[in-house]
Parts: sequence; structure tokens; C-alpha cells
Amino acid sequence: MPELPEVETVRRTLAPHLTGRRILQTHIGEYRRTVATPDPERFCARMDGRSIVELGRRGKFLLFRLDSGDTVTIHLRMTGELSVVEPAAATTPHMHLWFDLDDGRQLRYYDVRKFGRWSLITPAQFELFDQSIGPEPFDPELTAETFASMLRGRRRILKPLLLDQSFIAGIGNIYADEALFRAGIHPRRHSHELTADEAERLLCEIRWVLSSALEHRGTTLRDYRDGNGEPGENLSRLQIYSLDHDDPCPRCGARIVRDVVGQRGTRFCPSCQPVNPQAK
DNA sequence: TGACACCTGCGT
DNA sequence: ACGCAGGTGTCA
Repeated sequence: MPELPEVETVRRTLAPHLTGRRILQTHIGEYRRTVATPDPERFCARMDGRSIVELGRRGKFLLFRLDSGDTVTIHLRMTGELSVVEPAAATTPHMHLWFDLDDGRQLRYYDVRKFGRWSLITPAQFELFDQSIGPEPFDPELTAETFASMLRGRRRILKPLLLDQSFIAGIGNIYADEALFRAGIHPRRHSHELTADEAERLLCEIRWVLSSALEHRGTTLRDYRDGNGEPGENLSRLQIYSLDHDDPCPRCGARIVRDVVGQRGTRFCPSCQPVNPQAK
């Protein structure tokens, strides 16, 4: 479900409902006690009575900054979903964690596949967390030159490297394929073999793809909903991820290839994204 | 680097 | 019945 544009859309849609609100009582469902760390008793004890000062985001993590100085980090993984509703609102299965707010409403967290995680961390723990994640794609300090030298410094297959959150934050399977397609770079190229020109193009297309998706409030393939329960509108804008094997490339008409790279389904155009560009 | 694990549900 | 899914963690 969520890559950077989707998490950022959730942040923006939840912020008006949660900023400044006090958490009266936190609840963790019995069938998913490992959803949060520390354990449910400590987690709830440190949450209850605190106010949410600000909503943030780091990579694919949503952040609730509390007035205690602690931070809640939430990773939605594949099917996590958050919404603020009236307590009387009908509930659906797979609600694992929720809390009562001081305006009488509830924040609810659903996760069908149960991969998502919440953590309540101290400022010192936040520093470590923050350092373990690569740069934000829109960080102005991430220049084309910096990005090129990051790529040269890692001898890795390009696509799995883009998905590695310690290398760069927020990119997932959809937008990795989209950015590589737009940049005309084969997903199996090696990071240290890209030219400076290609590195610059790739960074540029990563930013284009992410900001365009954000403008359309994220991509809903199936489950993703923002904080108001609305799906994103970006699916129809995807150029390659939504295509099947042998579909025509939207740019050149050649047949799209779908194979597996780094254990992830990967779409690319062998003609627009040659393995060996020099030979072209 | 890959194989597999963690989960549930949906489309073929 | 089987393959696949927006993510990541751990093992060899």
C-alpha cells in the first residue's frame, strides 16, 4: 500500500483531525498484541493523557510527536489504514489499535495482513531511527552529484538498491518501476556503472514520479485509503507498473517485460530501458 | 543475493 | 488450487 506519496497523503489528511488533540485512552486488540512496541501495557501507559503536538513523516513512516517528547512511529507496510471517526461509526474486522480523543472522536488502525508496526520511542531512540534511514528524496541537500556518488559507492543492482530504505527513503515497488522507466534505465543495471548523466536523470524522475503521485493523493491498487477513507487518484497516471507482460510500451510500442528482480515483480520496456546502453 | 517468512484476500 | 499483492526482516 504505502510508499512516500501515500504516507504523506495520510499525514496531510489526518493532521487537521489530530494536531493538538489529547489521547484519552489507547486500546490494543487481543488478537494482535505484537502490533506495538513496547508491550501493550507500557505502550498504552505512555500514550494515555498525552497530546499530539504534530504529525510528521520520515520515509514511509508516519510520525506522531507527543507533548512528552516521545514519538510514535507507524509503518503501514502493505495494508495498514488509519481513520478518524465518530465512536458510533461501524467497525470492520482487523482493527488492531485505536484511541479515544478529547473531542469525542476515535483514531482507528486497521491492518488486514497484520504486517504494520507501531513504536513509541524516546528522543534518543528517534535519533538512531532517523540515522538508520537514507535521505528524503526531496531534501535539497540531495544534489545530483551527491546522488551519483551514493550510487557509485554501492555496487548493487539498481532496483533493489532504490527499494533499500537505508539508501534512499520512501521509494517502493510502484515508483521504482515508474522512475526507472521514465529515466530509460534497466532495473538490473549496476549502481556503480551509471553515468553522471543517468544518475541525474534518475533522481529527477524519482522526484517527478513522487511529486506527481502526491499531487493525485497516492495510488490505490486495492486497499490504500487516506485518513478520510478516500482512495488515491494516481493509478491511471502510472505508465508502466499497471501494465502486463507483452502489453505495448506507451512510449515505443515494444512489448513490456514482467519479471522478478530482487524478489519483486518488475515491469520494464527492454527497448526504452536497454541493459547495455553503450551498445545501442 | 536469494529463499523464505510474516498474513489475508482476491482474481484466474 | 494457485499465484500474486503497495514491505521488510532473517537466514543461509
